[in-house]
Amino acid sequence: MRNILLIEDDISLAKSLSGFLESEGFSVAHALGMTDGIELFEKENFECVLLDLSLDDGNGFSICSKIKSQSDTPVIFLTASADETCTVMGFEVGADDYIGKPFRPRELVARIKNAIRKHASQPLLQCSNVIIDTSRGVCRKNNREIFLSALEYRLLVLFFTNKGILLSREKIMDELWTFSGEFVGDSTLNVYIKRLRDKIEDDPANPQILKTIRGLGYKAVDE
Amino acid sequence: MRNILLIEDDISLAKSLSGFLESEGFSVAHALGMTDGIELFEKENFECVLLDLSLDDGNGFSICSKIKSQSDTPVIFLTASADETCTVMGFEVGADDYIGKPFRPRELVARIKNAIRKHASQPLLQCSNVIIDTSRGVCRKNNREIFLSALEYRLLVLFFTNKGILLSREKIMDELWTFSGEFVGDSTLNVYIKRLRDKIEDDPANPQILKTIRGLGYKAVDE
DNA sequence: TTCAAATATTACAAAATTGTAATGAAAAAG
DNA sequence: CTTTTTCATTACAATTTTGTAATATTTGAA
Repeated sequence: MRNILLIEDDISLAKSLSGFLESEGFSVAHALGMTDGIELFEKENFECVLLDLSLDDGNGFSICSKIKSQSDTPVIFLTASADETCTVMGFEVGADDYIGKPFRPRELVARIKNAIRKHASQPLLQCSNVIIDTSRGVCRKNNREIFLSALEYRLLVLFFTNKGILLSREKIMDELWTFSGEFVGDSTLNVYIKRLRDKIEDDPANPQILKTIRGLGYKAVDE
Repeated sequence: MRNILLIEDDISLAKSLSGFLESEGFSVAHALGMTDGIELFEKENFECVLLDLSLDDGNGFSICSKIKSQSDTPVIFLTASADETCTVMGFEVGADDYIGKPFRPRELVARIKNAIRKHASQPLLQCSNVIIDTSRGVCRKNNREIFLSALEYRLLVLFFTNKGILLSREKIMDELWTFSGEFVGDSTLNVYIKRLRDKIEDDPANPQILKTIRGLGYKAVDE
């Protein structure tokens, strides 16, 4: 998870970038050129592709087209040639973002997360044996429907669209309880988590899906 | 359409930007500050918001949060202070992109189009001024959230995914009330239609969205 | 270990949802 | 025009949801 494909022919740059991204919690696969890149892309599942524009054996534009023609995985150009024409061209071949050197590390991470988050909104959300069919507004566990209240549903959708990502209590409260101007006590969330677990977990006392990250928040994990 | 909201307190910059964007086929509404901006945003439907970071009567971050809390309209920061912390902060409050000065016009257009395109491909169901964001499980009317109960939500999703198509009472009942093995009386549907109309129609007595096709069923129409 | 903080669990009242039945109103058929 | 059918509207009780507070448990730190 948080699996990223980096296609970059400058080895030392690739090394330092990988190192940094891994320290930020991503796992990075590195390809040196177009051929490797496509091959890797088709073999594994990535949440985002970072793409250098100029490669020895092809250019970034064509890789991007190819990737976009077969999937929706976000593609971010990451390149020295940040001139305007290239940037426009990048977006034209379907890029999700285009970042010129010098990279500012925290910004880079913010943009990667942004791209991944945007991409996450798909019609079927799955986590272990629980599936939300957002095109019907229905939740199923082992193909058996479970009835969730409006807020329970929204909470679970929030978790599943951010599968594997830690959500702070504050962020969750913000997402769920801003519709009415009213403020809602902090303990409410504990109770909602409990109610969701009772409905979706095999053993609610030992949650395998909705994990508590003590002091930080919660996250949904797949197995 | 291609309607853009520009929130910028530098009048001369705003003028030249508007002019340029209009020459590119956008139609631009301009607000000078936070108050104006929010007001305009809630009144009209925009495809994208361009936001200056520093305003006289508030800062861009809080506007962005506010906008994002009530809709998914893309927000792009457009600002002189392109330092990294601000950029990261921008993404944290939900921005879709962050562009530092100097703006390169064609890149700006490319990024705006990119944001609009990404947004358009999101799982949004729309009918007239009512939008269901299935990726959040939320329904909005004129950008203001309306709370639907679990079954109301599912009924409306059913209608919106079949926009323009007639749904027989029988089909609707089958779709909605099969989760529990129980049977539900026929008049129940009348009541649910009424409740939905009360929530989503401008004039519930003269429904413009949920139409009755006497003897056959109902359908959702887009004016 | 002991303590404090964070989270889990339980129980409860207010509010909202849900389904039904009764009554009204509108449209089509005779 | 009258009747019949269909849908709209209202009112109502049973149930569920919702948020809170009180209590228990767990966790990590001292």
